[in-house]
Amino acid sequence: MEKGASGRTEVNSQRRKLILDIAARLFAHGGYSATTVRDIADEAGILSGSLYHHFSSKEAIIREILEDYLEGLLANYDVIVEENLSSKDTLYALIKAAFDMIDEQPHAVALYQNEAAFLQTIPGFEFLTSQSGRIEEVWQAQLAQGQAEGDIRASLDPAMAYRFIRDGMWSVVRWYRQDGKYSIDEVREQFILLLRGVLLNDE
Amino acid sequence: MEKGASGRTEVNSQRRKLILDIAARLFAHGGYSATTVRDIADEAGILSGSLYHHFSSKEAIIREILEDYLEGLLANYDVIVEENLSSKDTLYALIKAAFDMIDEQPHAVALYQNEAAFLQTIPGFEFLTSQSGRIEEVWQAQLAQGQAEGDIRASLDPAMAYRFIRDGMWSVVRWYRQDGKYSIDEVREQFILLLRGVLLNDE
Amino acid sequence: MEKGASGRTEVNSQRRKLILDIAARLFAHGGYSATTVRDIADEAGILSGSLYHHFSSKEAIIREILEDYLEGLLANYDVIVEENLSSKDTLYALIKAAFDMIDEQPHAVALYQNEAAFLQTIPGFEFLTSQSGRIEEVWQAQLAQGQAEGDIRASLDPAMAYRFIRDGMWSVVRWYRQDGKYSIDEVREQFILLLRGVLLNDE
Amino acid sequence: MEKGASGRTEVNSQRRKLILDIAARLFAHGGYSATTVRDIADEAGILSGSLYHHFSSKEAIIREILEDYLEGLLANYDVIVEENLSSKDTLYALIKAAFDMIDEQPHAVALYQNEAAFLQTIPGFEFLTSQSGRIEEVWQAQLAQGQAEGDIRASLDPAMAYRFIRDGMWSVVRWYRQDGKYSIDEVREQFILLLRGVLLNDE
DNA sequence: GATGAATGAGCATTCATTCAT
DNA sequence: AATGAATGAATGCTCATTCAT
Repeated sequence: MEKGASGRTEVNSQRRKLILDIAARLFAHGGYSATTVRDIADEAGILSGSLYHHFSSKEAIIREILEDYLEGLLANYDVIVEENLSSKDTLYALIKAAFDMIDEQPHAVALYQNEAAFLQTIPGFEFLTSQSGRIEEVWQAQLAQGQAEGDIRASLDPAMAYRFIRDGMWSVVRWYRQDGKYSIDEVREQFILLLRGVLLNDE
Repeated sequence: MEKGASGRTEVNSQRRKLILDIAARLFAHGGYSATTVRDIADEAGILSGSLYHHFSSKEAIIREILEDYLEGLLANYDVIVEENLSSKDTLYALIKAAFDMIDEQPHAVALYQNEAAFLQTIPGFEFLTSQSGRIEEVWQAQLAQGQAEGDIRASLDPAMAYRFIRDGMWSVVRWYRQDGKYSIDEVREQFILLLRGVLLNDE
Repeated sequence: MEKGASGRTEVNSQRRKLILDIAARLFAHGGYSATTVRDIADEAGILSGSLYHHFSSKEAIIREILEDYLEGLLANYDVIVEENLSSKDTLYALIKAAFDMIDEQPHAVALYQNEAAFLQTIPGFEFLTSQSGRIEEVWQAQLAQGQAEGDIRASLDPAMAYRFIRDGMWSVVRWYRQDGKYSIDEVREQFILLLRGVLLNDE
Repeated sequence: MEKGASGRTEVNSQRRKLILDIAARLFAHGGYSATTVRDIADEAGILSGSLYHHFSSKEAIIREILEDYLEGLLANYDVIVEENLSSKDTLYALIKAAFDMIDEQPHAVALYQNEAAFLQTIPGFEFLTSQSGRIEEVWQAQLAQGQAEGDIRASLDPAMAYRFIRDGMWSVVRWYRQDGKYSIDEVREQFILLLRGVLLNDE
């Protein structure tokens, strides 16, 4: 009888979740602009107008996808940071969290990579700017501490290093596929290897 | 063939070039799908219908931008490779060529980064696949040779290493701006520093 | 028939009445076409689909509002006419009945003023034509008798005079508000003063 | 070659005028809300999307109709007032101007009567409030002066008298038709007769 | 080369209505 | 009586493209 116990809300939220999943996939593959609400509705097996029973607009759909994604990512980050590991181990954990996201929510990750810059300028999407700022703060704090602890090359500019690492890492979503030949852990290990240096005997 | 006779065509090709520049900028900033031919025509100071005197379609515009871009990039790569430097020096030169592109043709670079994956699937854009394949071959050949020569960490998977490097490097276009605080050379130097290793004392 | 037995129906009819009141107000303010069934349902605190337990369609709602309104107005008129007063006193009484309607049922009056002409052409709204015809007959009979009795200017065309009076009078609903500075009786007195002549010394 | 001499702009403005005329008629008959841009386009013999070559929105169409109407009416009023006739003759002239409008532009008049109250609240339609204010000022000035000169019944409240006259007069558009049995001059004469008093021997 | 008018397909969204629960 | 999900048709509007002038 209660909301929690009743199947009604469950069904409702399952429907919403289904639509969000479909939309994330289509937005990620074809782009937000080029994907129509009919595309989404067709895959959900309903008419396009019926989408509006669940979401107030096409924008509201992508907003919810990105909000959920960033919220989840930052929650993972917060857990990691609260463990108070060394900066190096924290960085390893942050990297693992990112690769796990790529593995588990590739569409949301790709969507964020592709559309965030554009959406950031639109009213109602300010959270993209503030959340990406929080993410950057977490990383840069660890990079700076790593430099202090002697684990991170001191001559690196932390701001630029963060951007290089961030873009190289998250871009994995563009080519990593479950059906590919590498597991996500193998890819992550290669990435960490790369952070230990590509060019040798050169300093 | 002479100046007088070719004047008309010169003007014509100047107009074309102007439109291509405007389109590259607008496509890069707002996305190909979300940018209208009217947006382009407005900035060019003509009506949207008049664009069709210069280009057969909106697709033809982006195709020409990307063809020119990839052709130019590969031409630069060919010059570099033909110099027969050591693999390490060749890689440095390839990196420099890329950063110079980012500096000089940021819109085309950004456009390629953002839209190539989607456009690749469209008839008429097969050149994207073939040219990006050629680019990858150039890099992988040098990475493999670098491993043979002992300049590149042998435990790296060349295919993955290439992707990490490629994505981290070209993504610079997303945040590098002439009005930023770093010169393109400073950014490139930081990038090379990163390739020499972020994480230390760890092997 | 008893309170206990009729409770359900009472509640039912109270609900109906509430919905009719809300609908009349919204239709009067925003127009029938521009008011949605959801607007009505929202104010009634139910979902739009639930309206269809009380009314078979949006049209049925406005039909019932207008039927009730015209029925009530004509009932008042019938009482007045049956009193067999002089034509002048009958006209005064008809005018008072109209102004009281404006005071007590402003939304229904406004709705009838604004939408009747359009709705009259729609199947199912023939009663608008027949009832407005009956209203006109009542007035014109009194105007004609007033001319016979010498109380009404003989040179007036009764058909046109009726229309002028009708429109000037009922349009009061557009600007009369309880929060205005005039009472309904003051407005009515001014209207009667006007019927005694605006322009003087002129015949 | 000049704009004025060229047929291009003429044709353009003829098209616009045709669309405005059609829209005024349809809006007046079916209501602004219930009339679709497809209805208008159909009568103009073009597709609905082509309307947007001439007008930026459906709202822009009704706005232009009403702006033109009020501008024309006030221009007529200004000419009349500048003649400096007696207040009584000025009022006669204002009345004639109104009836001529009803005769010549019945759709615009009806549109204004039916929709102005609603549109007034919408951004971009503030001119309705300001222009109707100017109209009221013209009338009230003459009514007040008429009272001072002894031509208008002194016991009338000028504000209310104006509203009664205005509504009775402009509502003529609802029943006057060229194909009716009265000429516009006959209707006007009856209206003036009414202003000289309906009820007689009664003061 | 460019204009201005138009096309035709499509888009996000709205809305009255239905119906199983 | 009411809900919540869905329908299906329509709505205002956009956009790439065409073409006579």
